[in-house]
Amino acid sequence: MKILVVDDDPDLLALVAFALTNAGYAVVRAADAGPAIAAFDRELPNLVLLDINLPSGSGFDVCRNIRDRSQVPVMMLTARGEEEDLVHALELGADDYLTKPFSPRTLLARVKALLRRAGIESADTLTAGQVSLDLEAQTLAFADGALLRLTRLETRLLQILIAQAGHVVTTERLLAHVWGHRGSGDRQLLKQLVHRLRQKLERASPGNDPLQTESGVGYRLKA
Amino acid sequence: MKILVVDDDPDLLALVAFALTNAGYAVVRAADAGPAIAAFDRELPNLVLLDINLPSGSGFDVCRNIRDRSQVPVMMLTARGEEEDLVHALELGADDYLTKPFSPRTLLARVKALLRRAGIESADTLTAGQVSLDLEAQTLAFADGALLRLTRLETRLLQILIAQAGHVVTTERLLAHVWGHRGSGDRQLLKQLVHRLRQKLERASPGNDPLQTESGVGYRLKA
DNA sequence: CTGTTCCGTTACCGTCTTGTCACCGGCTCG
DNA sequence: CGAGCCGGTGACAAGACGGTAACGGAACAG
Repeated sequence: MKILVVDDDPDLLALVAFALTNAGYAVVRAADAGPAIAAFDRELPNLVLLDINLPSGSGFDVCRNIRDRSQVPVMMLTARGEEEDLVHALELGADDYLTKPFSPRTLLARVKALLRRAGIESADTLTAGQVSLDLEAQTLAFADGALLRLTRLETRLLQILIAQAGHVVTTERLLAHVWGHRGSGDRQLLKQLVHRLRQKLERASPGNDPLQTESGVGYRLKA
Repeated sequence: MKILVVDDDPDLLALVAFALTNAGYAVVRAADAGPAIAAFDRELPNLVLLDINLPSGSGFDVCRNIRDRSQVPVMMLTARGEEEDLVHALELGADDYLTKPFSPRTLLARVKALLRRAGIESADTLTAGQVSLDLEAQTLAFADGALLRLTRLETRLLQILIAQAGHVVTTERLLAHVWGHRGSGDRQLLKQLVHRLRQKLERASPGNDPLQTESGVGYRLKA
């Protein structure tokens, strides 16, 4: 279970990260809006803890940005007396909020509650259609029982495609998620990765390519 | 491993006790707050399963009372729709919760997870498949009666592998568990440890390597 | 002191993964 | 029609990774 924590206060960041790590969550940190978006695309966390006040821009932008592309639960962190901001955040799609200061126990309780509400029990497996991806074992299980071993990059590629099953995923987002760099024109890498993955899938279940090319846009996984 | 179960519903108590006993735990029962405290002091269980709603007083009091004098892991049992109580309980120091109704399998999984998290899994012996590990004696017993002396590191390695038998354990987790997270680059240590352990196992029971390599991920113990 | 055990370290090898280049065919647009 | 972009495919090589062997220091027993 991976949680992205966005806050510009290093002390708070450290405290929250410590509490969450202790509770068994994997924590990804970001201190500002830009890095937060980048980290989100790269890591695809299961939950986002988002401070409203950020150095550049505001948490609102980050929240809207994330909500545009994912249903991931978002919990806003607010200082006391920012109730109006709070309403705004909830309108933007935030799922819950927490008022500073808060105790680690409160944080954990709310995080757990939110995860449960979102129906996320296990981050280890993603399922879409006939395939089920085990992130930890790096394997892909087919409905007919076949099991396919994947490489690290193949796993990351399928992770985002399955998470967005049925919807097109932009070349940009794929590059950002799999390799971590944005913008640079490394499309050849993606071509090769898709090619190799298709070969593997073809061998495992012939005549049934679930990877659909959306020319000029990106790729899509058949739902 | 002793578990104290506190619930005023005799049926649920019987069910839970049956499931836990079957799984090899010793079970102590209590049906109300007073007896629960008494039983706790008398038996000093390794874990407490605690219903929030009790006839006299509430589970909160019992939880606080126990937490005042012990670090023992406490799991709360709640009925659906008691989320607020839940937060309260977690703030009081409960470590986990379970919403009724739950299946015995769920219960066991959560109990095991909680014990593991609390580091109490050191129940002296761990068993998986044909092998049984004695943590204190640092020995590994095979089903056919063979006994193998292990080194400290080998014991720690097998400890986590047996605890997760059948599931992949990441290289990272293995390094963290065996060596205590010294940097992250020390994979050669793990290679050597696995190699040496395999040699030992091969000598003890030839042609039957229970350590499976999951390339690019980690290792797995055959279940 | 001497031998043994444990284990960290370096080195080498074969295999798998992945980045890179080169080429092909289809499509679009001037 | 031809240039240019895009996606697909094959081939190659660097590098990562796992397995194995060997060396040597540290701790310890006799």
